[in-house]
Amino acid sequence: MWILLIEDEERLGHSLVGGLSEEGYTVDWAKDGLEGEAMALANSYDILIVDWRLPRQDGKTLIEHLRAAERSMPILMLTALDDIDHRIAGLDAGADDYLPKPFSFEELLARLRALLRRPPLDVLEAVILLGPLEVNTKRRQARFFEQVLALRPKEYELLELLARHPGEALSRTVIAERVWGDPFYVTDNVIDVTIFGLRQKVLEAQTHASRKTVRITTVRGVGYCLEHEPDGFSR
Amino acid sequence: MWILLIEDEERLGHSLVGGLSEEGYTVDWAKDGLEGEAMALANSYDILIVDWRLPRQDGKTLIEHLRAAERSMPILMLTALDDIDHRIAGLDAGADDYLPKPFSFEELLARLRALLRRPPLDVLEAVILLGPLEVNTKRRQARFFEQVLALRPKEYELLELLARHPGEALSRTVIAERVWGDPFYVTDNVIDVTIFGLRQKVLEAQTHASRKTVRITTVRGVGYCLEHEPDGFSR
DNA sequence: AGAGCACCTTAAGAACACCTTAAGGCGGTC
DNA sequence: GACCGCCTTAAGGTGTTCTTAAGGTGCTCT
Repeated sequence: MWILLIEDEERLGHSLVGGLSEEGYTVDWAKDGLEGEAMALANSYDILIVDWRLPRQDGKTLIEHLRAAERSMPILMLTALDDIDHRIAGLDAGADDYLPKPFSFEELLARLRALLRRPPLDVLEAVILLGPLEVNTKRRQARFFEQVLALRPKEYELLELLARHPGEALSRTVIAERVWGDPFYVTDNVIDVTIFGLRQKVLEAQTHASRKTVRITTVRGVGYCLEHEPDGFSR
Repeated sequence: MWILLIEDEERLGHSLVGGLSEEGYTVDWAKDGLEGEAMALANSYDILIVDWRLPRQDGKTLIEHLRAAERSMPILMLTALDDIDHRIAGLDAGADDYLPKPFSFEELLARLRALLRRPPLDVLEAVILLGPLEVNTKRRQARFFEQVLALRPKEYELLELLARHPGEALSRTVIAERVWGDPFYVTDNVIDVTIFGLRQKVLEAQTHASRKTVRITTVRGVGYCLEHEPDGFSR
């Protein structure tokens, strides 16, 4: 396994290279954002560990460049900040996971293992098809019976999450975590209102259809669930 | 599973109680160190979640007191501090694990499962099949002879519990704990009424079947039991 | 056989969860 | 700096679900 570590702090970098090598990884070490980008583009690493704060070019920009260049290797972001906003920004930019500093070496290893086990981004369905519903995750656009749904950002994210787990009840907490990036400080009502808007748009697009093939059901006491009836199939 | 949460932040506490309840845990919430200590000493919780920084008495002191009083339940410590030293101090005081804030809800659940030595979610069967009865735990929906049973939340939980232990008599105490999250303050009558509703719906769905293949029997003096006859088996 | 007990069945009030609407605030854009 | 769209909050309405209570039924043990 070939790792690129992009980290400017000398001591941390040194010990990480040492520790990861002992674990059997091959580690390259770039000490600033531009050097890191060049190395990441030039070689096909299995995984990147990127500090958020870097000289010459910050981690977020670097990740955005890589993703724009269609590099899909998993990226673990190191953030020294206690600030959830930065993590979300990082995940939005295309990082796959984050690790707040300071962390234990065991934690780092666990995250690396998790990311390397995960299928690469381009294996994740780019377009989710559920009967007449089509969610294009790259364009962040949903279509229903050929018409584009005019979804607001939060509505889209919610729909994508539900569509990735069809027929599965998702709890409000999980929804808050995945859509808002914060499992705790999101009140239920926010989710309810967003669901309401989403439902309206889905139903509206479906008014002309003979049968409701996709619907968002409420699972009382738990959360919501996107149900999808394949055309007259039985299982 | 009975959890004591000791946390002073109102909102975080609120959402933790909510989220953990959704996951089927029973949660008591103490808002400062002294109240938490009193509650922990008075009851036998399965696990404690303790904030490091608390009014009136900090988490470390609380943990030391509990361990001095021979209370050995697992303790998960929440630390807002980026400082590894505090984590180590907490572990020295007798905590079993720590979780740095901010954390994701999934992380919290994973730690709880680890401490409670529960099997990870993916080991539990997602769909329980008992002849014509099918319990889909992801969707929280039960089917019988292909028809969906319109179960209320408590009815569903009860059925899932029974279906996980077919042919096994489950006592009212166990049922109260798993379904209501409270082994003590649930009167028998509540359980009886819920069983009644469940039975009715199961029987109704079974009226057309030639033989009753699944039935909920009463075990006098103990509780209830879901019996399932695979193929003309009698006892 | 009779008393006592455990469980069944029904109905109704209270509590709860969710839906729906509207308005305020925040951030981005022109 | 004004506008616009989106997110969030709040509050009232609605339907469902839980719990309680009370009377009935049928075991079980003396």
